[in-house]
Amino acid sequence: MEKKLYIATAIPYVNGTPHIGNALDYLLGDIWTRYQKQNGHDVRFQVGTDEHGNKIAAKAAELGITPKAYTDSTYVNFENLMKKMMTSYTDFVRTTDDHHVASVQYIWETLKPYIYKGSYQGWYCVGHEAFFTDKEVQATNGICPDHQIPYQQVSEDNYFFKTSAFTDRIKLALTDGTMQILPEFRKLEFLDLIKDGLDDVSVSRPKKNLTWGIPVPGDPEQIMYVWLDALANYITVLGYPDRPEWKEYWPADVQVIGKDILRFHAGIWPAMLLGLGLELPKKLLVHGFVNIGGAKISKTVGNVIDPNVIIDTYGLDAFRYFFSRHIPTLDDGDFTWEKFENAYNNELGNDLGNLIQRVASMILKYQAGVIGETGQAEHDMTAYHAAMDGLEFNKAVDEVWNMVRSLNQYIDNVKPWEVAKGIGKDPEAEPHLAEILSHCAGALVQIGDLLIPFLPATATRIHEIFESGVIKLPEGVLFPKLYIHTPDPHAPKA
RNA sequence: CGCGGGGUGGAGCAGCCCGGUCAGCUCGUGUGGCUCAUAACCACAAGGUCGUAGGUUCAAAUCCUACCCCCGCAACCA
Repeated sequence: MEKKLYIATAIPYVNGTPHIGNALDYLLGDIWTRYQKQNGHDVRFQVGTDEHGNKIAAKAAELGITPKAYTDSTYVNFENLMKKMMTSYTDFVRTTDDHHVASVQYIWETLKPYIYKGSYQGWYCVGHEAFFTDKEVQATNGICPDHQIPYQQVSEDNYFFKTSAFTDRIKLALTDGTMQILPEFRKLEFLDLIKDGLDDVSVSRPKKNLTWGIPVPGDPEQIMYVWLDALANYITVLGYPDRPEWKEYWPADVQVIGKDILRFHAGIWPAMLLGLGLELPKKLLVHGFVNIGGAKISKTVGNVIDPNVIIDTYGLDAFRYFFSRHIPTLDDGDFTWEKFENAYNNELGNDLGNLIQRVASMILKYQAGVIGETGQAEHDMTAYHAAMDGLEFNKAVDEVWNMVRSLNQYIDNVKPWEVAKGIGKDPEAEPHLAEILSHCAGALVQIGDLLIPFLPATATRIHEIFESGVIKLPEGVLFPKLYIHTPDPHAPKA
Protein backbone atom coordinates (compact mmCIF):
# COMPACT_ATOMS: atom_id res chain seq x y z
CA MET A 1 0.00 0.00 0.00
CA GLU A 2 1.46 3.30 -1.06
CA LYS A 3 1.31 5.84 1.66
CA LYS A 4 -0.90 8.78 0.90
CA LEU A 5 0.11 12.30 1.79
CA TYR A 6 -0.91 14.04 4.97
CA ILE A 7 -0.40 17.62 6.11
CA ALA A 8 -1.49 18.99 9.45
CA THR A 9 -1.69 22.49 10.86
CA ALA A 10 -1.56 23.70 14.43
CA ILE A 11 -4.98 24.01 15.98
CA PRO A 12 -5.65 27.45 17.47
CA TYR A 13 -7.23 28.05 20.83
CA VAL A 14 -10.70 29.37 20.20
CA ASN A 15 -11.01 31.94 22.95
CA GLY A 16 -10.27 34.72 20.50
CA THR A 17 -10.86 35.60 16.90
CA PRO A 18 -8.56 34.34 14.15
CA HIS A 19 -5.50 36.42 13.51
CA ILE A 20 -2.95 36.66 10.76
CA GLY A 21 -0.85 33.86 12.23
CA ASN A 22 -3.72 31.41 11.95
CA ALA A 23 -4.29 32.55 8.41
CA LEU A 24 -0.64 31.88 7.65
CA ASP A 25 -0.96 28.30 8.90
CA TYR A 26 -3.93 27.68 6.65
CA LEU A 27 -2.34 29.33 3.67
CA LEU A 28 0.90 27.37 3.89
CA GLY A 29 -0.97 24.14 4.37
CA ASP A 30 -3.20 24.93 1.46
CA ILE A 31 -0.36 25.83 -0.89
CA TRP A 32 1.35 22.55 -0.17
CA THR A 33 -1.88 20.60 -0.55
CA ARG A 34 -2.77 22.16 -3.88
CA TYR A 35 0.74 21.63 -5.16
CA GLN A 36 0.73 17.96 -4.23
CA LYS A 37 -2.75 17.41 -5.65
CA GLN A 38 -1.68 19.08 -8.84
CA ASN A 39 1.10 16.53 -9.04
CA GLY A 40 -1.38 13.72 -8.75
CA HIS A 41 -1.14 12.88 -5.08
CA ASP A 42 -3.90 11.99 -2.72
CA VAL A 43 -3.65 14.48 0.13
CA ARG A 44 -5.38 14.68 3.44
CA PHE A 45 -5.22 18.13 5.00
CA GLN A 46 -6.21 18.61 8.61
CA VAL A 47 -7.27 21.78 10.36
CA GLY A 48 -9.01 22.19 13.68
CA THR A 49 -9.58 23.96 16.94
CA ASP A 50 -8.38 23.51 20.50
CA GLU A 51 -11.37 23.99 22.77
CA HIS A 52 -10.59 22.93 26.32
CA GLY A 53 -9.01 24.70 29.26
CA ASN A 54 -9.67 27.26 31.92
CA LYS A 55 -9.73 30.30 29.70
CA ILE A 56 -12.59 28.85 27.71
CA ALA A 57 -14.42 27.84 30.88
CA ALA A 58 -13.99 31.32 32.35
CA LYS A 59 -15.20 33.04 29.20
CA ALA A 60 -18.22 30.77 29.09
CA ALA A 61 -19.00 31.39 32.75
CA GLU A 62 -18.81 35.11 32.11
CA LEU A 63 -21.39 34.73 29.37
CA GLY A 64 -23.50 32.40 31.43
CA ILE A 65 -23.31 29.53 28.98
CA THR A 66 -21.65 26.14 28.94
CA PRO A 67 -18.09 25.89 27.65
CA LYS A 68 -19.25 23.75 24.75
CA ALA A 69 -21.91 26.27 23.81
CA TYR A 70 -19.25 28.93 23.92
CA THR A 71 -16.81 27.10 21.66
CA ASP A 72 -19.67 26.16 19.35
CA SER A 73 -20.12 29.86 18.83
CA THR A 74 -16.44 30.74 18.39
CA TYR A 75 -14.94 27.90 16.37
CA VAL A 76 -16.98 29.01 13.39
CA ASN A 77 -14.90 32.17 13.20
CA PHE A 78 -11.97 29.96 12.32
CA GLU A 79 -13.95 27.79 9.99
CA ASN A 80 -15.25 30.88 8.21
CA LEU A 81 -11.77 32.24 7.71
CA MET A 82 -10.60 28.95 6.23
CA LYS A 83 -13.52 28.91 3.86
CA LYS A 84 -12.93 32.49 2.91
CA MET A 85 -9.32 31.63 2.16
CA MET A 86 -10.40 28.71 -0.03
CA THR A 87 -8.45 26.41 2.25
CA SER A 88 -8.73 22.99 0.69
CA TYR A 89 -8.76 21.07 3.94
CA THR A 90 -10.25 17.62 4.11
CA ASP A 91 -10.69 17.24 7.86
CA PHE A 92 -11.73 19.59 10.61
CA VAL A 93 -11.08 18.38 14.13
CA ARG A 94 -12.41 19.93 17.30
CA THR A 95 -10.91 18.71 20.53
CA THR A 96 -14.44 18.51 21.89
CA ASP A 97 -15.42 15.95 19.24
CA ASP A 98 -16.56 12.69 20.78
CA HIS A 99 -14.16 10.66 18.73
CA HIS A 100 -11.24 12.85 19.69
CA VAL A 101 -12.10 12.67 23.37
CA ALA A 102 -12.36 8.88 23.29
CA SER A 103 -9.15 8.54 21.29
CA VAL A 104 -7.24 10.74 23.67
CA GLN A 105 -8.36 8.60 26.57
CA TYR A 106 -7.16 5.56 24.68
CA ILE A 107 -3.86 7.31 24.07
CA TRP A 108 -3.56 8.06 27.77
CA GLU A 109 -4.11 4.41 28.60
CA THR A 110 -1.54 3.34 26.04
CA LEU A 111 1.01 5.82 27.33
CA LYS A 112 0.49 4.71 30.93
CA PRO A 113 3.91 3.06 31.17
CA TYR A 114 5.33 6.55 30.76
CA ILE A 115 2.88 8.36 32.99
CA TYR A 116 3.51 8.76 36.69
CA LYS A 117 2.01 10.73 39.52
CA GLY A 118 4.07 13.62 40.70
CA SER A 119 3.69 16.95 42.28
CA TYR A 120 3.65 20.13 40.35
CA GLN A 121 4.98 23.19 42.03
CA GLY A 122 4.35 26.69 40.89
CA TRP A 123 3.08 30.15 41.64
CA TYR A 124 -0.53 30.04 42.64
CA CYS A 125 -3.06 32.82 43.02
CA VAL A 126 -5.79 32.09 45.52
CA GLY A 127 -8.09 34.58 43.85
CA HIS A 128 -7.73 33.02 40.42
CA GLU A 129 -7.53 29.51 41.77
CA ALA A 130 -4.91 28.95 39.14
CA PHE A 131 -1.17 28.69 38.55
CA PHE A 132 0.87 31.35 36.84
CA THR A 133 4.16 31.13 35.05
CA ASP A 134 7.39 32.49 36.41
CA LYS A 135 7.29 35.07 33.70
CA GLU A 136 3.88 36.35 34.67
CA VAL A 137 4.81 36.42 38.32
CA GLN A 138 7.98 38.31 37.57
CA ALA A 139 6.15 40.79 35.37
CA THR A 140 3.80 41.65 38.20
CA ASN A 141 6.43 41.73 40.93
CA GLY A 142 4.90 38.73 42.57
CA ILE A 143 1.53 40.29 43.18
CA CYS A 144 -1.57 39.31 41.30
CA PRO A 145 -2.81 42.48 39.61
CA ASP A 146 -6.42 41.34 39.69
CA HIS A 147 -6.56 40.42 43.35
CA GLN A 148 -3.73 42.44 44.87
CA ILE A 149 -2.48 39.41 46.74
CA PRO A 150 0.94 37.80 46.46
CA TYR A 151 1.33 34.59 44.52
CA GLN A 152 2.20 31.61 46.67
CA GLN A 153 4.39 28.64 45.99
CA VAL A 154 1.93 25.79 46.01
CA SER A 155 2.27 22.24 44.95
CA GLU A 156 -0.45 19.98 43.69
CA ASP A 157 -0.65 16.39 42.65
CA ASN A 158 -0.90 15.61 39.00
CA TYR A 159 0.35 13.25 36.36
CA PHE A 160 3.56 13.64 34.45
CA PHE A 161 4.49 12.26 31.09
CA LYS A 162 7.99 10.95 30.85
CA THR A 163 9.20 12.83 27.79
CA SER A 164 12.71 12.53 29.23
CA ALA A 165 12.68 8.86 28.31
CA PHE A 166 12.62 9.78 24.63
CA THR A 167 15.28 12.47 24.49
CA ASP A 168 17.88 10.33 22.79
CA ARG A 169 15.55 8.93 20.18
CA ILE A 170 14.23 12.38 19.35
CA LYS A 171 17.73 13.78 19.06
CA LEU A 172 18.64 10.95 16.77
CA ALA A 173 15.57 11.44 14.61
CA LEU A 174 16.46 15.09 14.21
CA THR A 175 20.07 14.38 13.47
CA ASP A 176 19.56 11.61 10.96
CA GLY A 177 16.70 13.42 9.24
CA THR A 178 13.88 11.05 10.18
CA MET A 179 12.10 14.13 11.46
CA GLN A 180 13.22 17.27 9.70
CA ILE A 181 12.75 20.72 11.08
CA LEU A 182 12.68 23.47 8.49
CA PRO A 183 14.32 25.89 8.49
CA GLU A 184 17.54 24.26 9.57
CA PHE A 185 18.39 26.92 12.14
CA ARG A 186 15.27 26.07 14.09
CA LYS A 187 16.48 22.51 14.32
CA LEU A 188 19.80 23.70 15.71
CA GLU A 189 18.02 25.93 18.18
CA PHE A 190 15.89 23.08 19.34
CA LEU A 191 18.77 20.64 19.64
CA ASP A 192 20.55 23.20 21.75
CA LEU A 193 17.48 23.64 23.89
CA ILE A 194 17.30 19.95 24.68
CA LYS A 195 21.01 19.31 25.01
CA ASP A 196 20.50 18.50 28.67
CA GLY A 197 17.50 16.36 27.90
CA LEU A 198 13.78 16.91 27.78
CA ASP A 199 11.98 17.58 31.03
CA ASP A 200 8.93 15.58 31.87
CA VAL A 201 5.73 17.51 31.43
CA SER A 202 2.74 17.76 33.66
CA VAL A 203 -0.21 16.44 31.70
CA SER A 204 -3.10 16.75 34.13
CA ARG A 205 -4.59 19.03 36.75
CA PRO A 206 -6.76 18.34 39.75
CA LYS A 207 -10.39 18.80 38.89
CA LYS A 208 -10.70 21.72 41.26
CA ASN A 209 -8.16 23.66 39.20
CA LEU A 210 -9.21 22.57 35.76
CA THR A 211 -12.79 21.73 35.05
CA TRP A 212 -13.11 21.88 31.30
CA GLY A 213 -11.13 19.12 29.68
CA ILE A 214 -10.90 15.44 29.00
CA PRO A 215 -11.15 13.32 32.16
CA VAL A 216 -8.16 11.18 33.02
CA PRO A 217 -9.19 7.55 32.67
CA GLY A 218 -9.31 5.81 36.01
CA ASP A 219 -8.84 8.93 38.11
CA PRO A 220 -11.97 11.01 38.54
CA GLU A 221 -9.99 13.66 40.40
CA GLN A 222 -7.85 14.61 37.44
CA ILE A 223 -8.48 16.35 34.11
CA MET A 224 -6.04 16.28 31.25
CA TYR A 225 -4.02 19.37 30.66
CA VAL A 226 -3.59 20.69 27.14
CA TRP A 227 -0.63 18.66 25.89
CA LEU A 228 -1.91 15.17 25.29
CA ASP A 229 -5.34 16.46 24.44
CA ALA A 230 -4.40 19.01 21.82
CA LEU A 231 -1.35 17.39 20.25
CA ALA A 232 -3.18 14.12 19.77
CA ASN A 233 -5.50 15.78 17.28
CA TYR A 234 -3.05 15.14 14.47
CA ILE A 235 -3.74 11.43 14.65
CA THR A 236 -7.22 11.28 16.15
CA VAL A 237 -8.51 13.23 13.18
CA LEU A 238 -7.24 10.49 10.90
CA GLY A 239 -9.28 7.95 12.81
CA TYR A 240 -6.67 6.77 15.27
CA PRO A 241 -6.93 4.25 16.79
CA ASP A 242 -10.19 2.63 15.73
CA ARG A 243 -10.50 3.49 12.03
CA PRO A 244 -7.75 1.70 10.15
CA GLU A 245 -7.50 4.28 7.37
CA TRP A 246 -5.29 6.39 9.62
CA LYS A 247 -2.48 4.04 8.69
CA GLU A 248 -2.66 5.12 5.09
CA TYR A 249 -1.83 8.69 6.06
CA TRP A 250 0.38 8.61 9.12
CA PRO A 251 3.18 9.71 9.49
CA ALA A 252 2.42 13.26 8.46
CA ASP A 253 4.51 14.49 5.56
CA VAL A 254 4.37 18.05 6.81
CA GLN A 255 3.17 19.69 10.00
CA VAL A 256 2.79 23.45 9.81
CA ILE A 257 3.52 25.30 13.04
CA GLY A 258 4.60 28.71 14.24
CA LYS A 259 8.01 29.21 15.78
CA ASP A 260 6.47 29.75 19.21
CA ILE A 261 5.19 26.22 19.44
CA LEU A 262 8.15 24.39 17.98
CA ARG A 263 9.30 23.03 21.30
CA PHE A 264 6.04 21.25 21.91
CA HIS A 265 5.88 19.82 18.44
CA ALA A 266 9.52 18.77 18.39
CA GLY A 267 9.56 17.55 21.99
CA ILE A 268 6.33 16.48 23.62
CA TRP A 269 4.58 15.40 20.44
CA PRO A 270 7.34 13.10 19.17
CA ALA A 271 7.64 11.67 22.67
CA MET A 272 3.94 10.84 22.60
CA LEU A 273 4.29 9.19 19.22
CA LEU A 274 7.27 7.15 20.29
CA GLY A 275 5.40 6.12 23.41
CA LEU A 276 2.55 4.95 21.20
CA GLY A 277 4.93 3.14 18.89
CA LEU A 278 4.12 5.41 15.97
CA GLU A 279 6.35 7.04 13.41
CA LEU A 280 7.37 10.66 13.69
CA PRO A 281 6.19 13.34 11.28
CA LYS A 282 8.61 13.72 8.38
CA LYS A 283 8.85 17.48 8.33
CA LEU A 284 7.95 20.29 10.66
CA LEU A 285 7.48 23.49 8.71
CA VAL A 286 8.21 26.24 11.20
CA HIS A 287 7.05 29.60 10.00
CA GLY A 288 7.87 32.90 11.65
CA PHE A 289 5.75 35.75 12.83
CA VAL A 290 4.18 38.52 10.85
CA ASN A 291 5.21 41.89 12.18
CA ILE A 292 3.30 45.06 11.45
CA GLY A 293 5.63 47.78 10.31
CA GLY A 294 8.44 46.14 12.24
CA ALA A 295 6.50 45.88 15.48
CA LYS A 296 5.22 42.75 17.13
CA ILE A 297 1.52 42.18 16.82
CA SER A 298 -0.04 42.83 20.15
CA LYS A 299 -3.57 43.28 21.32
CA THR A 300 -2.55 45.90 23.84
CA VAL A 301 -0.77 47.96 21.21
CA GLY A 302 -3.82 47.50 19.05
CA ASN A 303 -1.95 46.87 15.81
CA VAL A 304 -3.78 43.64 15.12
CA ILE A 305 -4.66 43.13 11.48
CA ASP A 306 -7.79 41.20 10.67
CA PRO A 307 -7.14 38.95 7.67
CA ASN A 308 -10.80 39.28 6.77
CA VAL A 309 -10.41 43.00 6.15
CA ILE A 310 -7.51 42.46 3.76
CA ILE A 311 -9.41 39.84 1.82
CA ASP A 312 -12.54 41.97 1.67
CA THR A 313 -10.61 44.94 0.35
CA TYR A 314 -8.19 43.43 -2.14
CA GLY A 315 -9.57 40.01 -2.85
CA LEU A 316 -8.44 36.59 -1.76
CA ASP A 317 -5.72 36.06 -4.33
CA ALA A 318 -4.08 39.34 -3.43
CA PHE A 319 -4.04 38.20 0.18
CA ARG A 320 -2.64 34.80 -0.73
CA TYR A 321 -0.08 36.42 -2.98
CA PHE A 322 1.32 38.79 -0.41
CA PHE A 323 1.51 36.29 2.39
CA SER A 324 3.06 33.60 0.26
CA ARG A 325 5.64 35.78 -1.46
CA HIS A 326 6.43 38.68 0.81
CA ILE A 327 6.26 36.87 4.11
CA PRO A 328 9.16 34.41 3.86
CA THR A 329 7.80 30.92 4.41
CA LEU A 330 10.44 29.99 6.94
CA ASP A 331 11.15 33.29 8.63
CA ASP A 332 9.56 36.39 10.08
CA GLY A 333 7.99 38.86 7.72
CA ASP A 334 6.60 42.33 7.78
CA PHE A 335 3.20 43.61 6.81
CA THR A 336 2.19 47.19 6.20
CA TRP A 337 -0.78 48.39 4.24
CA GLU A 338 1.55 50.34 2.02
CA LYS A 339 3.72 47.33 1.21
CA PHE A 340 0.64 45.30 0.58
CA GLU A 341 -0.92 47.81 -1.73
CA ASN A 342 2.32 48.36 -3.64
CA ALA A 343 2.68 44.63 -4.18
CA TYR A 344 -0.92 44.50 -5.30
CA ASN A 345 -0.70 47.37 -7.76
CA ASN A 346 2.79 46.80 -9.10
CA GLU A 347 3.21 43.08 -9.09
CA LEU A 348 -0.28 41.74 -9.51
CA GLY A 349 -1.68 44.63 -11.53
CA ASN A 350 1.22 45.87 -13.61
CA ASP A 351 3.36 42.77 -13.99
CA LEU A 352 0.88 39.94 -14.21
CA GLY A 353 -2.54 41.48 -14.81
CA ASN A 354 -1.30 43.80 -17.51
CA LEU A 355 0.69 41.02 -19.16
CA ILE A 356 -2.42 38.90 -19.46
CA GLN A 357 -4.32 41.85 -20.80
CA ARG A 358 -1.76 42.79 -23.43
CA VAL A 359 -1.35 39.27 -24.76
CA ALA A 360 -5.08 38.62 -24.86
CA SER A 361 -5.76 41.90 -26.51
CA MET A 362 -3.15 41.38 -29.23
CA ILE A 363 -4.57 38.00 -30.08
CA LEU A 364 -8.03 39.51 -30.24
CA LYS A 365 -6.87 42.43 -32.31
CA TYR A 366 -4.59 40.67 -34.77
CA GLN A 367 -6.07 37.21 -34.99
CA ALA A 368 -9.70 37.68 -34.05
CA GLY A 369 -9.01 35.86 -30.82
CA VAL A 370 -7.72 32.65 -32.36
CA ILE A 371 -4.60 31.47 -30.60
CA GLY A 372 -3.48 28.80 -33.01
CA GLU A 373 -0.88 26.15 -32.40
CA THR A 374 0.18 26.62 -28.81
CA GLY A 375 3.84 25.95 -29.05
CA GLN A 376 4.73 24.28 -25.81
CA ALA A 377 6.62 26.91 -23.85
CA GLU A 378 9.15 25.08 -21.76
CA HIS A 379 10.60 27.35 -19.22
CA ASP A 380 13.03 25.69 -16.86
CA MET A 381 11.10 25.01 -13.69
CA THR A 382 13.81 23.32 -11.68
CA ALA A 383 14.16 26.24 -9.29
CA TYR A 384 10.42 26.43 -8.77
CA HIS A 385 10.11 22.78 -7.87
CA ALA A 386 13.21 22.86 -5.72
CA ALA A 387 11.71 25.74 -3.76
CA MET A 388 8.43 23.88 -3.36
CA ASP A 389 10.20 20.74 -2.16
CA GLY A 390 12.22 22.78 0.30
CA LEU A 391 9.00 24.42 1.55
CA GLU A 392 10.27 27.84 0.55
CA PHE A 393 7.08 28.93 -1.12
CA ASN A 394 8.13 32.55 -1.36
CA LYS A 395 11.03 31.55 -3.58
CA ALA A 396 8.74 29.52 -5.79
CA VAL A 397 6.58 32.59 -6.36
CA ASP A 398 9.71 34.59 -7.11
CA GLU A 399 10.43 32.11 -9.87
CA VAL A 400 6.99 32.59 -11.35
CA TRP A 401 7.56 36.32 -11.37
CA ASN A 402 10.84 35.83 -13.17
CA MET A 403 8.80 34.17 -15.87
CA VAL A 404 6.32 37.04 -15.91
CA ARG A 405 9.18 39.47 -16.25
CA SER A 406 10.86 37.57 -19.06
CA LEU A 407 7.62 37.26 -20.97
CA ASN A 408 7.18 41.02 -20.78
CA GLN A 409 10.76 41.40 -21.99
CA TYR A 410 10.19 38.93 -24.79
CA ILE A 411 7.19 40.85 -26.04
CA ASP A 412 9.14 44.07 -26.10
CA ASN A 413 11.98 42.41 -27.96
CA VAL A 414 9.97 40.78 -30.72
CA LYS A 415 7.50 43.67 -31.04
CA PRO A 416 4.38 41.84 -32.27
CA TRP A 417 2.78 45.16 -33.20
CA GLU A 418 5.59 45.75 -35.72
CA VAL A 419 5.19 42.28 -37.13
CA ALA A 420 1.46 42.91 -37.48
CA LYS A 421 2.14 45.92 -39.69
CA GLY A 422 3.87 43.64 -42.18
CA ILE A 423 0.79 41.54 -42.80
CA GLY A 424 -0.26 41.88 -46.43
CA LYS A 425 3.20 42.95 -47.52
CA ASP A 426 5.43 40.25 -46.17
CA PRO A 427 4.13 36.67 -46.54
CA GLU A 428 6.18 35.61 -43.52
CA ALA A 429 4.54 38.14 -41.24
CA GLU A 430 1.30 36.37 -40.51
CA PRO A 431 2.74 32.99 -39.51
CA HIS A 432 5.50 34.73 -37.60
CA LEU A 433 3.01 36.76 -35.60
CA ALA A 434 0.91 33.68 -34.93
CA GLU A 435 3.98 31.92 -33.67
CA ILE A 436 4.90 34.76 -31.33
CA LEU A 437 1.44 35.11 -29.89
CA SER A 438 0.91 31.42 -29.39
CA HIS A 439 4.21 31.29 -27.60
CA CYS A 440 2.99 34.04 -25.27
CA ALA A 441 -0.29 32.27 -24.68
CA GLY A 442 1.55 29.03 -23.99
CA ALA A 443 3.83 30.76 -21.51
CA LEU A 444 0.85 32.27 -19.75
CA VAL A 445 -0.83 28.90 -19.46
CA GLN A 446 2.33 27.59 -17.90
CA ILE A 447 2.40 30.53 -15.50
CA GLY A 448 -1.19 29.74 -14.68
CA ASP A 449 -0.20 26.16 -13.86
CA LEU A 450 2.51 27.31 -11.52
CA LEU A 451 0.11 29.69 -9.80
CA ILE A 452 -2.47 27.03 -9.00
CA PRO A 453 -1.15 26.44 -5.47
CA PHE A 454 -0.86 30.14 -4.73
CA LEU A 455 -3.57 32.01 -6.60
CA PRO A 456 -6.20 29.42 -7.41
CA ALA A 457 -8.80 31.86 -8.71
CA THR A 458 -6.32 33.73 -10.88
CA ALA A 459 -4.90 30.49 -12.24
CA THR A 460 -8.39 29.40 -13.23
CA ARG A 461 -9.01 32.72 -14.89
CA ILE A 462 -5.79 32.51 -16.90
CA HIS A 463 -6.70 29.05 -18.04
CA GLU A 464 -10.19 30.17 -19.02
CA ILE A 465 -8.80 32.98 -21.12
CA PHE A 466 -6.07 31.10 -22.95
CA GLU A 467 -6.69 27.41 -22.87
CA SER A 468 -9.55 26.85 -25.29
CA GLY A 469 -7.73 28.01 -28.41
CA VAL A 470 -9.88 31.11 -28.62
CA ILE A 471 -9.46 34.08 -26.29
CA LYS A 472 -12.28 34.47 -23.85
CA LEU A 473 -11.61 37.78 -22.20
CA PRO A 474 -14.09 38.57 -19.48
CA GLU A 475 -15.25 42.05 -18.64
CA GLY A 476 -12.96 43.98 -16.35
CA VAL A 477 -9.25 43.59 -15.77
CA LEU A 478 -7.46 41.40 -13.29
CA PHE A 479 -6.32 43.28 -10.20
CA PRO A 480 -7.57 46.78 -10.99
CA LYS A 481 -5.60 49.53 -9.29
CA LEU A 482 -6.48 50.46 -5.76
CA TYR A 483 -5.13 53.50 -3.97
CA ILE A 484 -6.37 53.28 -0.43
CA HIS A 485 -3.16 53.36 1.55
CA THR A 486 -0.80 54.80 -1.04
CA PRO A 487 -1.07 58.00 -3.07
CA ASP A 488 -2.72 57.74 -6.46
CA PRO A 489 -0.01 58.80 -8.93
CA HIS A 490 -2.64 59.74 -11.48
CA ALA A 491 -4.67 61.92 -9.20
CA PRO A 492 -4.74 65.56 -10.25
CA LYS A 493 -2.36 67.53 -8.11
CA ALA A 494 -4.03 69.57 -5.46
C1' C B 1 31.23 35.89 29.46
C1' G B 2 23.31 32.24 28.56
C1' C B 3 21.52 30.57 23.28
C1' G B 4 20.43 32.03 18.38
C1' G B 5 19.90 35.46 14.15
C1' G B 6 21.52 39.84 11.92
C1' G B 7 24.37 44.69 10.44
C1' U B 8 25.58 45.11 2.06
C1' G B 9 23.60 52.03 -2.31
C1' G B 10 16.86 55.79 0.13
C1' A B 11 13.81 50.91 1.65
C1' G B 12 13.75 45.46 1.66
C1' C B 13 17.05 41.54 0.54
C1' A B 14 20.76 37.84 -2.15
C1' G B 15 25.85 36.72 -2.11
C1' C B 16 29.46 34.61 2.75
C1' C B 17 29.58 27.50 3.89
C1' C B 18 33.37 26.12 -1.28
C1' G B 19 38.09 33.51 -0.94
C1' G B 20 39.22 36.02 -7.27
C1' U B 21 34.48 35.87 -12.85
C1' C B 22 30.55 39.99 -6.71
C1' A B 23 29.43 44.22 -5.64
C1' G B 24 23.88 41.47 -7.48
C1' C B 25 18.22 41.50 -7.12
C1' U B 26 13.30 43.88 -6.11
C1' C B 27 11.07 48.58 -4.89
C1' G B 28 11.99 53.79 -5.15
C1' U B 29 14.51 58.00 -8.18
C1' G B 30 16.16 60.09 -13.09
C1' U B 31 16.50 59.76 -18.48
C1' G B 32 15.17 57.46 -22.87
C1' G B 33 12.33 53.87 -25.93
C1' C B 34 7.70 51.84 -27.27
C1' U B 35 2.34 52.00 -28.12
C1' C B 36 -0.19 45.50 -27.87
C1' A B 37 -1.62 46.61 -22.62
C1' U B 38 -4.47 48.22 -16.17
C1' A B 39 -0.75 56.24 -17.80
C1' A B 40 1.00 49.73 -18.22
C1' C B 41 5.70 47.51 -20.54
C1' C B 42 11.10 47.68 -21.99
C1' A B 43 16.18 49.82 -21.80
C1' C B 44 19.84 52.70 -19.62
C1' A B 45 21.72 55.79 -15.54
C1' A B 46 22.75 57.81 -10.65
C1' G B 47 23.54 55.87 -5.74
C1' G B 48 27.24 51.38 -1.45
C1' U B 49 34.35 52.87 3.05
C1' C B 50 29.63 45.31 2.11
C1' G B 51 28.90 47.63 11.18
C1' U B 52 34.21 49.11 13.32
C1' A B 53 39.45 47.94 14.00
C1' G B 54 43.17 44.63 13.13
C1' G B 55 45.05 39.94 10.87
C1' U B 56 45.80 35.86 7.02
C1' U B 57 46.48 36.04 1.58
C1' C B 58 49.05 37.65 -4.70
C1' A B 59 43.64 38.59 -3.73
C1' A B 60 38.30 39.27 1.41
C1' A B 61 31.51 41.28 1.68
C1' U B 62 33.44 36.19 1.62
C1' C B 63 38.51 33.13 6.20
C1' C B 64 40.60 34.50 11.50
C1' U B 65 40.58 37.80 16.07
C1' A B 66 38.55 41.70 18.99
C1' C B 67 34.92 45.28 19.57
C1' C B 68 30.21 48.16 18.65
C1' C B 69 25.04 48.06 17.46
C1' C B 70 20.05 45.77 16.41
C1' C B 71 16.52 41.71 16.96
C1' G B 72 14.46 37.15 18.77
C1' C B 73 14.54 33.17 22.55
C1' A B 74 15.59 31.73 27.71
C1' A B 75 10.49 25.55 28.93
C1' C B 76 4.40 24.54 30.26
C1' C B 77 3.76 30.58 26.06
C1' A B 78 -0.95 26.59 20.94
